[in-house]
Amino acid sequence: MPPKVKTEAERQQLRTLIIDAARELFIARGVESVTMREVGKRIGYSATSIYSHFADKEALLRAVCDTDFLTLASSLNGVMQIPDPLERMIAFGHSYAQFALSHPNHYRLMFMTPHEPCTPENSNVEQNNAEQDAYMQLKLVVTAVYEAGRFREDLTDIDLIVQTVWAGMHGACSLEITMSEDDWFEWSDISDRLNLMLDVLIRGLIRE
Amino acid sequence: MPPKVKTEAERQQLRTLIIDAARELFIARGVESVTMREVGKRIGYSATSIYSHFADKEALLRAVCDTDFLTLASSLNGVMQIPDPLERMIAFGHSYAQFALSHPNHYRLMFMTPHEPCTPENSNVEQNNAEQDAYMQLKLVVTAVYEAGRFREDLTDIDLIVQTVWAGMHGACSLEITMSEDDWFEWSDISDRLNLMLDVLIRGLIRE
DNA sequence: GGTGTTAACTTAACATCGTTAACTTAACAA
DNA sequence: TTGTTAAGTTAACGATGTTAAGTTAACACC
Repeated sequence: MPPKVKTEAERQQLRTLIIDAARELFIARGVESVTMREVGKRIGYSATSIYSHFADKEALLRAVCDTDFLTLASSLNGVMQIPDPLERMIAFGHSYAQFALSHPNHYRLMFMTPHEPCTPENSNVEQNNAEQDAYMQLKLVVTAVYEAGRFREDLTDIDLIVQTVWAGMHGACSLEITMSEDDWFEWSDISDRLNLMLDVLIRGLIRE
Repeated sequence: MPPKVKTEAERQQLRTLIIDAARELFIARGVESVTMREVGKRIGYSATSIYSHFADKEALLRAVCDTDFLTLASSLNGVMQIPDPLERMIAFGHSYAQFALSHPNHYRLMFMTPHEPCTPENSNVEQNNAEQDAYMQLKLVVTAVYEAGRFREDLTDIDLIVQTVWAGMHGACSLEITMSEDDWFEWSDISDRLNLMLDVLIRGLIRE
């Protein structure tokens, strides 16, 4: 049953097998309630064998998130083709929300759970590479709107605008994810909320 | 050492002693890394004695959050006195953010951590009581602006407006709480971000 | 072609956690 | 005095993340 020397490629393959299994379980039931033993079982190995690929559960989680950032970026790549900058920004918002709400546990891991900051050392995503880094993508979109002269004249700090747009969409998405089942609040339809948020952001940022 | 029959008042007192100890520890180091044994030790009891006041750790967490909702509501009570509705709404946003950012772990428990929904059975906060329920407070503020005829004519759903304002502020605060130490992003100053968010919300929602 | 050496695993074991069960003790009621 | 019970305790259970200590097969080398 046991060992056979593996090539680097085979090791990589097993690594991504572990990541994929972990992601499926994490997404389905949340990180906290998934055990290393389960992840191992899922791929037909013992739990401890995971530790030869990842230092601990946190490192496995980071690796899962890391590939998910790539997924998010690639799911946003499509809208980057839209010619009109403002339309592109709106479509970007919708795509972002669609990703968040169709992968809520995913999104929680990526943007709502505190963990070690992303650094070049622990992440495979190339920062500032527009094909991989969703923040960079949004920055490009916002810059295009800026260069088309569509923002209010008093708004000149691109990062500040980017972070405001992001915060607005993130607020709508994350509130939906954590609170939508709490009947304390009389929730309006989520798509109405997303639409109004985008609408308010545009109106609040755009000239005239 | 052990027992002496306690009055209901004494039981209540011990209950809030537990809650206060738990909150201090939760806030300082996060819920997950605080053990029931620690909470017990803090108040000079064994861990198991907590279980005669709370069904489990989750119930204790709920009780902590519950009293914190009251704290939030009372810290917002001041701004409810401001006469001009629009000014009141802006001040409300600032107060909300101040609470969130000066009690980040607190805020995480209340609005960013998934747990059982609030219900009249598990919460002492009186829903729709404007002195206790912060959501109701914001709803009152938004209603006042609405009745002063300051919102865009096409905006007639009060809850939808409330939820958009909340989402905007929540997005700015929660992003700051989880991400501010991640240098992946070139963060603008948090007060600039909060100001612009409020500014954008107002401009996007208000008539003209 | 035996003989290390090592890669790739496994099983056992540990410490810690939330939680429950079983006990202990003091106060009160009869 | 003698139950009965409230208010605690300690002991113990089953999970969990993780580490230590094997085990086994493939290769390198004489």
